[in-house]
Amino acid sequence: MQDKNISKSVIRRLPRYYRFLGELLNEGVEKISSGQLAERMRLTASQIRQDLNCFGGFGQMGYGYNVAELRGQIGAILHLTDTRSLILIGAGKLGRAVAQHIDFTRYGFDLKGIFDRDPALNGEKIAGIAVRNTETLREFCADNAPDMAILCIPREGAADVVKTLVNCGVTAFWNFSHYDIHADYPETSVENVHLTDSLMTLSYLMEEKNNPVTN
Amino acid sequence: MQDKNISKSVIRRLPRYYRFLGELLNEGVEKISSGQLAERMRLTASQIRQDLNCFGGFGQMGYGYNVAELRGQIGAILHLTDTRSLILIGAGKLGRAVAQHIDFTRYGFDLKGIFDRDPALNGEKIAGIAVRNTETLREFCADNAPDMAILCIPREGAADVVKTLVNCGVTAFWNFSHYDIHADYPETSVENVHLTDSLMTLSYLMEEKNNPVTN
DNA sequence: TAGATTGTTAATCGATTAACAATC
DNA sequence: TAGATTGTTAATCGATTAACAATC
Repeated sequence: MQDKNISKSVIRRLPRYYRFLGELLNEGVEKISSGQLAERMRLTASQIRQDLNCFGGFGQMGYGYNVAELRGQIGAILHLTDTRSLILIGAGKLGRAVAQHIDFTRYGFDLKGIFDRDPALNGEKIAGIAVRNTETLREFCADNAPDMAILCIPREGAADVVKTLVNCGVTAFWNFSHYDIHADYPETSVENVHLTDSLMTLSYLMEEKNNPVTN
Repeated sequence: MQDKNISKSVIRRLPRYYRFLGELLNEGVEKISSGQLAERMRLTASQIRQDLNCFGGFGQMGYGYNVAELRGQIGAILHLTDTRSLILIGAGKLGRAVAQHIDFTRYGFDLKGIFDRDPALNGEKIAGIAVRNTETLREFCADNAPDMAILCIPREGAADVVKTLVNCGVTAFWNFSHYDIHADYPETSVENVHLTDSLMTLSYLMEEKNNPVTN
């Protein structure tokens, strides 16, 4: 479906298009032009047309884009329709929040297992799933072949866990840890979520806005 | 301290520099050259020198950078040394996780209050702080003048809350909601964290890696 | 001094925006 | 047909990389 070299910048905008089109759909909007969508998303019409044309001509000249169809196309590009199985490593505060807060099924994911190395948590149910000991990870993967793992563990334990997972065929990581997976396993797909980096960025931005530079 | 127009790209790399320099410091490394740091962070030496020189000449020709000093400088640029007061809106799963998981004091933040509109939660203690009703927000802000708010509420309630907060003088938002604060209040500082966008991006990346294009 | 490495300018690369012919 | 809006090429802008003189 998609063409050769889609830039990272374009890919990062796709989920946003998907969200906005979902909203438009909810509002009962049937068609939209790149200009109207641009105004709503605060982008340029040019950029929207460029982005979409990386994947195909979804519009109709003189008319615009059909909201439902375009949303469907972007959903397909993001593979939200396929089902991928998922495991979570780390049942601490963050792991719990992710397991309970994210609507995985909505995006085609199926959370199959939760692991923690603290034996005290074994058997506890989180989001309807009993926590297993991390020691049983290899065995579980052999049986269930999960596609993807969410890493909600401290940096220290991460290297070992990722090694096991990669050996078991896990190729994609939603990484909340500070371990740099991509450095050690460049063939994997990694999406890093560094919450504290984001907080530090905000710290900078706030100061910059409130006390603009004086030199 | 900093110069005129620092690009967003540079700012977003600062927390990462800060983290890596912290690690080096822990390892007892005293000095580092842009080349060595580049290898470790998987950047180019050129980019590191360009980035740092946006803020000043922190290095010494022929020697490199003093790790402790450079880290201190970047910490100062990010204003991690100042104390800013903070409130959290929304004590659901995500809000809880953020309150309990993030080490605010480490980055100079002081979590002063937690609010939720569900009366059932009022008085419950999260991270040592009793949850207040969102109705008391205006009053609390008048008394405590928080600098910054964390938004962990659904999109629907967000516009009202933000309106109140902006009126009360809150200028910075760590926004986990899908409400577009910046669109309505362009003068505020906003750092959006859209976890589901990140998950969708991973969904795309995984497919791209595993089934590279065939046309 | 000689070697190393910075700070900074110039060259390249990529991403965004503008323009417009194609066409519904 | 006339008006609107796309798809796509060309122009601009910004960010990254390369090069090198300055200097510790």
